[in-house]
Amino acid sequence: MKTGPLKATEKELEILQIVWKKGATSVKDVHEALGGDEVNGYTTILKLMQIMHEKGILTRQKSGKLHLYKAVPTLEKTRQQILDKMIQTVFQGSATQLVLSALGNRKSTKEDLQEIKAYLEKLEGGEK
Amino acid sequence: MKTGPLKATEKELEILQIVWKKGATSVKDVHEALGGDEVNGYTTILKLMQIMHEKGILTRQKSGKLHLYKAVPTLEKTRQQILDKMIQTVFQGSATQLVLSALGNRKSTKEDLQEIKAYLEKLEGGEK
DNA sequence: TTTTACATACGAAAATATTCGTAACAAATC
DNA sequence: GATTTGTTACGAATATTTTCGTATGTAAAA
Repeated sequence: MKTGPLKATEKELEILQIVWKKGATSVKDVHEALGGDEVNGYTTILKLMQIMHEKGILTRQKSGKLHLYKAVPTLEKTRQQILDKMIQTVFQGSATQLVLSALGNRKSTKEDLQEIKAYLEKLEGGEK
Repeated sequence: MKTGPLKATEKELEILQIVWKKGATSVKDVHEALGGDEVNGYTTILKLMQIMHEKGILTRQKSGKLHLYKAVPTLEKTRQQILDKMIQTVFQGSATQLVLSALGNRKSTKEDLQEIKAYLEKLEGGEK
């Protein structure tokens, strides 16, 4: 059996994003945050969150008559996982390529650039 | 009708990667590069490439009895597109967050860091 | 020309992901 | 306790992606 690290689908990722932002969340919250009925039916989101619960992506806890959901995978872990995959499949294994590509064709503020530079220097410093 | 910029599926991306690397490619090449029959049936790859051709992701040209396929979307365009999406869905809209995350938890060589730094400085210089 | 080898075309099955209608439940209000 | 309101549960329909069996085409070898 191949378990793997809880791979979330596209839609599940959207939901996760809300759950991460809000902490413990109800289906209603997520549904609204995602744009309400204009965008998705309520039961669609509900079903998705139930499935995510089955898969172990979300835990939940009864609070009165509703359920409050929490994310199991952390934002950081998930980011790493997705980055890894993308680096493999479109950046031929090079994180540096990804970074350069992310910086190019995109307007970063002077502050952003400074922040990145500071981080780089920290990395260089802490090197063997 | 919603056309959109030729969104490739997961498997299609794997194929694109090979096609980008090799230039004009036959189904056979891709099939082999992807691990041969151990991993995918020949007709599976063939079908996928035919579908990609229908979608306009690949062009093709008869060469003797086989077809040689070329990628329509460029590597760079596709990278940008995927980065944009990921930045939206997991990095709350911040390219900087993505960059920091890509640099962290990953071993970059001193050269990589230098390269990125040089690029940063170039960006800073060319700013309005 | 017949056979063989290599390719493509087609159609459908299988696997996955997404959507939603309807029923059931529970608590608050009447 | 009946009704209303908000919520979850369930099952099925739909859509999308992936896989592959089988038929067909085509050129080279026998």
